[in-house]
Amino acid sequence: MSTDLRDSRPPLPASPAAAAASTPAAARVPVPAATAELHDLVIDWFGEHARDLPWRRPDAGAWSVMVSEFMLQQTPVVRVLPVHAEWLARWPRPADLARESPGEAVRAWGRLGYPRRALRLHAAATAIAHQHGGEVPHSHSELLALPGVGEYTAAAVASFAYGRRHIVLDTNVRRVFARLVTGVEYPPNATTAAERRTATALLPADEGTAAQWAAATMELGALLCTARSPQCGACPVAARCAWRLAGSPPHEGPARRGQTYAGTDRQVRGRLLAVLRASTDPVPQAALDAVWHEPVQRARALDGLVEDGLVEPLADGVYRLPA
DNA sequence: CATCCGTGGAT
DNA sequence: TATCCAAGGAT
Repeated sequence: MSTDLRDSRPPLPASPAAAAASTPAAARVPVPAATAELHDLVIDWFGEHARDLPWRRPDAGAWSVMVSEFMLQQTPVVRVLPVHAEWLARWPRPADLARESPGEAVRAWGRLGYPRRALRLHAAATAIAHQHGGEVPHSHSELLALPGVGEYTAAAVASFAYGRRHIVLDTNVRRVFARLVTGVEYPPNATTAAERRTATALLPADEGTAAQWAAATMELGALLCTARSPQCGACPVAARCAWRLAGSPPHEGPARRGQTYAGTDRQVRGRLLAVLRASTDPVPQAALDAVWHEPVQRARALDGLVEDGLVEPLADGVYRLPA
């Protein structure tokens, strides 16, 4: 919203030159002002164009936010929407999920992918129910201690659910900063210390503004500053985007290798688990054998699922989702 | 730090 | 058809 006009925030966004040069007052003054403008531009844009997502509505609690964050880890919004609604209706509070078997969480996960997330979310709900009085923790460190919650998710829940001030570095925000600040098309493969410094430098001092900034930059990356075809014409900060000002140079260096999927253990695991999800009764070995012809890989995949706790072997070659 | 872990839509 | 990519985390 309105930005505090006093420049009480830390200096420096971009220009390494400006930062390096031990410039006296004159060169430092414009920076915080420009940063405050940046906040306003992106946050105002967000106010106009933000999607009306269930976990963003005023009545959405921290649990709704947390469930959405788990589901959105590497899965697009459109596929998350219906499953998220089912989960919140069925398990309105963490304790409700905690009372279920892990297998039911895996089943209700459906085809969102990476089903270990369902297991971890169930484990997180159990920890919340038993160790946090049933309430999703507020602090970043407590969130981080939950299974399936890493640096990003802890910051996202603290920021989106509780309005706390954190750098929130997901793939969208990292891409926005790579372009806007660093002037390159894509961020590094893994989050770097330099990215954290950039995000910290740009983080609004005011807590509420910081939370809006986090959501707004993420939305900007999701809707306009996309990986494939950025819509710079509609971008509120295109005029000061370092990448654009540099002529939108293409990504340098090796293309990030896409993970081939066909024929991998992941595909086999997916098929095996699909059979188990579809059946409320334990499944005989023969039904699992039918999904993949190669016996060695098939056995390895099944062993992996058991190892991960996604599948429970019963006696005499029968399997089911974990009770 | 590199790999592994699902799934499906868009280009 | 092949590749890319989507609100990452754990090891």
